[in-house]
Amino acid sequence: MTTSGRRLRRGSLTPDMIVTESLRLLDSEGSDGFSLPKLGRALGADPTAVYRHFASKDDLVLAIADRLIEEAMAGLAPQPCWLGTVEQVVRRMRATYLAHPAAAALSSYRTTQRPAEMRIVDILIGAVLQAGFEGAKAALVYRAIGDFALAWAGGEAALGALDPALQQSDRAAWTRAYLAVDRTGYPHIWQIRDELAGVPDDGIFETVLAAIIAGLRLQAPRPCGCAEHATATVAAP
Amino acid sequence: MTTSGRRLRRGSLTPDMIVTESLRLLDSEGSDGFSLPKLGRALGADPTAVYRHFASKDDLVLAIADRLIEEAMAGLAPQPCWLGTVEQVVRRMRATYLAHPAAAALSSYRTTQRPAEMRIVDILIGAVLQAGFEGAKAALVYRAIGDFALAWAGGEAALGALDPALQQSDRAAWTRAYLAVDRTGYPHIWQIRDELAGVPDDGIFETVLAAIIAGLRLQAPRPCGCAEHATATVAAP
DNA sequence: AGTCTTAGTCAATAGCTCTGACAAAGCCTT
DNA sequence: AAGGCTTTGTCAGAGCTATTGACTAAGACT
Repeated sequence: MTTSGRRLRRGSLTPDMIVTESLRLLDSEGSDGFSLPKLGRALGADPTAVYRHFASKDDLVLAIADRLIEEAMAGLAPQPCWLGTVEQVVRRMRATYLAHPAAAALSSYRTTQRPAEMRIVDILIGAVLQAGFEGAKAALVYRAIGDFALAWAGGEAALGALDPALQQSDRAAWTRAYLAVDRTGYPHIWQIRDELAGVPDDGIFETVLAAIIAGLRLQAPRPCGCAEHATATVAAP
Repeated sequence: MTTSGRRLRRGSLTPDMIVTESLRLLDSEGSDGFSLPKLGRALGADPTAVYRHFASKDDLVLAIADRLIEEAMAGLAPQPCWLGTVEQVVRRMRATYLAHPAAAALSSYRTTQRPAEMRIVDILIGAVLQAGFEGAKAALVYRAIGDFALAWAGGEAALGALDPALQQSDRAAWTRAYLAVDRTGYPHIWQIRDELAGVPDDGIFETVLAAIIAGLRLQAPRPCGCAEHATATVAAP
């Protein structure tokens, strides 16, 4: 903020402030606008000032990762139905990563082992145990859910973090490529070429999530009995 | 290969060779070992020689992305059962990305619109249509499957592309964190703390894939009748 | 043979991460 | 209150990066 002036006073920079400003920078300028020199200048300090608080850029990225997890998990509470808990965790993760795509793209595949991360792990495992999974099977199902949430949210964030111009041209190219597709070479694409361009991201996500939820429910020793999730299991007459 | 010597002869570099050498470099040295200067030197040429064949690094990355898709799709053929086709596509994608993690991490979220990509899209849509989905719903389900394959394979690749030392310490830290977890603070983690460290990556993937396959089958107007996938749908007596 | 395009080379710019030396700010002790 | 110590902000710089423009020679074409 304060652009030039003299030397900053001693307590001027704190790790918390630096992480906050990093997020602000990443949100407004994208991944390219995020470098330690730029960050220092944005804080009104020397380009190398951040190194007094974080040993390396990677260190800072880890702190950013933890901030994102904290943001995603603020106020998270287990639901009565374990599938509801799973849905909530995955949706929150996605929402946070979509809100900070550049930051998420940088940090989504890092683990921090800080309290926020531990707490969400505990909540997810709680849901899995509630479903009746036990021991190694419970561990496996937890990892499946957690890794899916991370992979999906991270993937969408990575897309959203691309240069907007490039994103635009990518989308446009798909539309063009679909509509002009050769009927004999790609008959199936041709068949739904008009529908392909307009598929909404939220719908895609909900489709995958619904499929996974339904699949988990089938496998669970104690599937939930709530009305919302019961519809999926259709039994033969 | 040829380290120094004089000026290279005229046809010495081709886009194909450059992509091949890029993959080799990425596989052996990781993302950090991949820069255009290094690539040029690895080819026995000038550090800037690659710019005669690719307009930018991004251009080269797109070519690498296409090479990966080609590799993943070599010999791919639709299966009799549409769920089998879906499984095959997702598994191949993952296998290729795991074999080239650094290259995949660079390129997995880019689309190339080249024939290899179009062909796999057509095959997936064919499977979705075979399942009885139509119009906008077919487009939605195709996107769900395709995006999932990309997100998952890309995510695992991104993890695998991290500095191996860092990967190791990450895994070790989790093991330690799990085993030493506070029983009252994180009761669910505590309950399966011994199982958590040993969950195999392949198992996690197969669990998620199985859940999605089962969920898709439930939604499909024409679920497959083959023995392999029938087990999931348990009807009431 | 002579011309033209172009692939490979070279030099240079601007930016990056990160390091080591330096200086001032504020704490702590006496 | 004075002196000393640690810390934190600053500065200069090494070595890397992507990319550009000028130069040069190799080979295709007339």
